[in-house]
Amino acid sequence: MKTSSPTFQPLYLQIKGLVERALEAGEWGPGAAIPAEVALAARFGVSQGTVRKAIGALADENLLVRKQGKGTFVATHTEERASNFRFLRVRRNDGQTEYPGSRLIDLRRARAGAETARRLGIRVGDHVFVLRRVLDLASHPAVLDDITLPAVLFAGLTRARYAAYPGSTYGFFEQVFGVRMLRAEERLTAVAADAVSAGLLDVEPGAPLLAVDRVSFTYGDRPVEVRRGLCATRHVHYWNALA
Amino acid sequence: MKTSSPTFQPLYLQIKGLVERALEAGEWGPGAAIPAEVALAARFGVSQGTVRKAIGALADENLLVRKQGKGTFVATHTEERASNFRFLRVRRNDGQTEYPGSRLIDLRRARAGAETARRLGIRVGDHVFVLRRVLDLASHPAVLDDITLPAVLFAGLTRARYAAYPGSTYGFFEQVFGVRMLRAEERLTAVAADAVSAGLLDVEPGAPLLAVDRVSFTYGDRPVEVRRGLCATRHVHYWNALA
DNA sequence: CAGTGGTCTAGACCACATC
DNA sequence: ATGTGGTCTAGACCACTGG
Repeated sequence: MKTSSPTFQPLYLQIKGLVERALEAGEWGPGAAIPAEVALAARFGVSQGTVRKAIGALADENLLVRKQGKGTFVATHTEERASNFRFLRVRRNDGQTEYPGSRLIDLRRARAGAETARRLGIRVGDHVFVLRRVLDLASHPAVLDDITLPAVLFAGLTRARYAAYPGSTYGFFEQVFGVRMLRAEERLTAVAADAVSAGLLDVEPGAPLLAVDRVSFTYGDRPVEVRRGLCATRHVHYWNALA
Repeated sequence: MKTSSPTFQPLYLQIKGLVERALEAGEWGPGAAIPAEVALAARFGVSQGTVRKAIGALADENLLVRKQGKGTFVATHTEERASNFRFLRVRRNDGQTEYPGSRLIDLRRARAGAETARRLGIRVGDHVFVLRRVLDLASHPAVLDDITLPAVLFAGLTRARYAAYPGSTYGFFEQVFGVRMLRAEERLTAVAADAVSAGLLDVEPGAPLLAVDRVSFTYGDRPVEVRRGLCATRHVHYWNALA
């Protein structure tokens, strides 16, 4: 079953698209096992090898996780304790691996300004949630996050529900609101601490801070989170690998 | 030709290792084409599919570059004009793609201190080169780089030769000294500009700067460059993708 | 045209996890 | 023992490049 045309697209990419759509439609929930390769091959009428390539591509994009002998599973932000460092680039300088504690400072409804609306792909004036929190690492306040979310996707978000959730924030979003963060883009700059940030991060006003501006995307590359993190880099740093 | 053992290693990984060693030995120079897959398959006594997997893994690590219809080539830092942004994460805020101009400030021989020696895997007191330069972007000084190199690997490095080379620094290292940078690790922090940095970057002393500490690795994960970049993030930022 | 990498298949077998 | 993903093979054919 081949399709030849001027705009050639390999069969395995078509299969990949089908699996991707099934994932987006929620055919298999986060953490669940998808059907075995042979089963998918039968379902799509292609060979196992072709399904393998499609699944491999999705695994490379961290949408799926393969586990030899067990199956292939829908990636999840919960129980990702190990690979969760994927979206957490702030590490302790002493090399110890520690998950930051999170203190919720504020959560309020607001309306999107021009810049936020543009980055989130919503209209100016649309409702958003703005969540402010402080992450603690190495017994010090390390990051002040301001997280902006389109209200329509996070209906029912409250301080209590946020505080009650035990896992990571993205695990919370995924499990409670069905919003899966798949990738993100960040811009880093250096800024001077203002009075409020300085107070929350326990530094002097004017102290240099690492500003991390993030936009996170879900299926279809739709932006669903805008976040600014201000990081006091005394006991921590932002880690990156260039491969 | 299979090898089964308690410490199981797939055949394609063994082939990958063999190709990697051939690359390190310089059997095919940077930019050159390696033998066709069928030829390599014959040489190693395996099927083409196994060679493909090995080469694919090396291509994923950016050691090789595949070009359909043409062949597979040894990756190079010269003529990498497009993918060279791999090691250049500082971008203009206005989105324009521009290659920074480079001004050599100083180049001198020195001896490795404890910290440098540790990070470069050399002995304290070993000779190193310390190269200071300023990168200009958007018509402003953007980055002040201090690059430390083990002298033994870069024998003959002079201001004149550095200045005379037209391409990227890593292209220079690769072409002139045969040192190929394959990957790098970076730690980012925010610092306050001292008098010298402020002068060179045209900012006020005490202004917040983005400090980028990089260690670059060549074959065998041997560290061969330590660099600190101080970045004034007025018209530029550090870009990163979390996938 | 010939040569290259890229796709797809069918089948055999291996390693791992679970029952 | 069974089912899963992982490896390996052999061969056919497709898409791209360049002479």
